Amino acid sequence: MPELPEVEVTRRRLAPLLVGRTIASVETTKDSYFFLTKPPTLQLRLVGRTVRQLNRHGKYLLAELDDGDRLLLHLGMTGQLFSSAVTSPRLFSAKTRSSLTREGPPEFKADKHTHLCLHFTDGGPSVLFRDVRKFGKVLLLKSGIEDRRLGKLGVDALRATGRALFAAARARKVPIKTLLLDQAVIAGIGNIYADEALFLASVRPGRSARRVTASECDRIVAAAKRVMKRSIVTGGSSISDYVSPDGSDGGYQKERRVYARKGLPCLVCGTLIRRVVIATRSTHYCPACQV
DNA sequence: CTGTCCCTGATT
DNA sequence: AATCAGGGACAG
Repeated sequence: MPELPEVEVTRRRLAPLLVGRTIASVETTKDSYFFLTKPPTLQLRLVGRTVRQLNRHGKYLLAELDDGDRLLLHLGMTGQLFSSAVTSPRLFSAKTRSSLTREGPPEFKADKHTHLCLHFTDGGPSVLFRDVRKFGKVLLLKSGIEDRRLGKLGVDALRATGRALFAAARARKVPIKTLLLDQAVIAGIGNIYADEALFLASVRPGRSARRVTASECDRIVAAAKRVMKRSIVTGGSSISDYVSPDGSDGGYQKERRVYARKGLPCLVCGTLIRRVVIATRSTHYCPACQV
């Protein structure tokens, strides 16, 4: 489940593969709502373009092109962006691994879930966007055009402050976890890291946001940053669907303290971790440590 | 603000 | 065969 750390790891690994290279051709699967920009338009506008840089805001990736257009990429739930030249095939799932070439250096052969392939004029590795469930998005933004979904985003989680969270929390009576997941407040936090941050801050996910104090907001944001930075360093979390661009899975899943640990003892006090549903998302917390 | 839906694969 | 997973847009 790609959240900010997974998207940032993807950005770092993909940037050297994109920046400075010129797109020679574009291959896509058939049109679907995955393509906010239709495949023929993508072909028309991408071919011949050189990528200037690859940026990230929250869970969005933005490739800036030499004509000022920007290619917006969102991984959704199951999106994977990676090089066709796979360096660690053993870490792909068995099924995905079957799409690797047999002879020579491992290369990923586009399967039916590979919706976008960017090939480059230098003949080097291609960039592939694979997404089994198609919750991901591809959108080409014309130069100077702003996008509503980007405009709505709050401050990136790595730059967020407790003060900003507190300001939003005072006006809302939703559960604090719902607020953490609201990309318009803080961009980049998803279900896993929301649970982890609230655990580290000792705040129950279901508590009304307006009953969370300023110092608790400080703790929550600090914890969210800490846990996400740590996750970036270890290569991103990997529950089941996330694959780094080099084909490896992430290391952070070993570090989860509450997420998907229902019924297991709290690592701090031994109380059994509880699972509830908040904002239609599975939510995990320690009933003793978190108040 | 909450509920529904998009989609497919794994699990029950 | 039914249920679950959930990011985010949208309807109500």
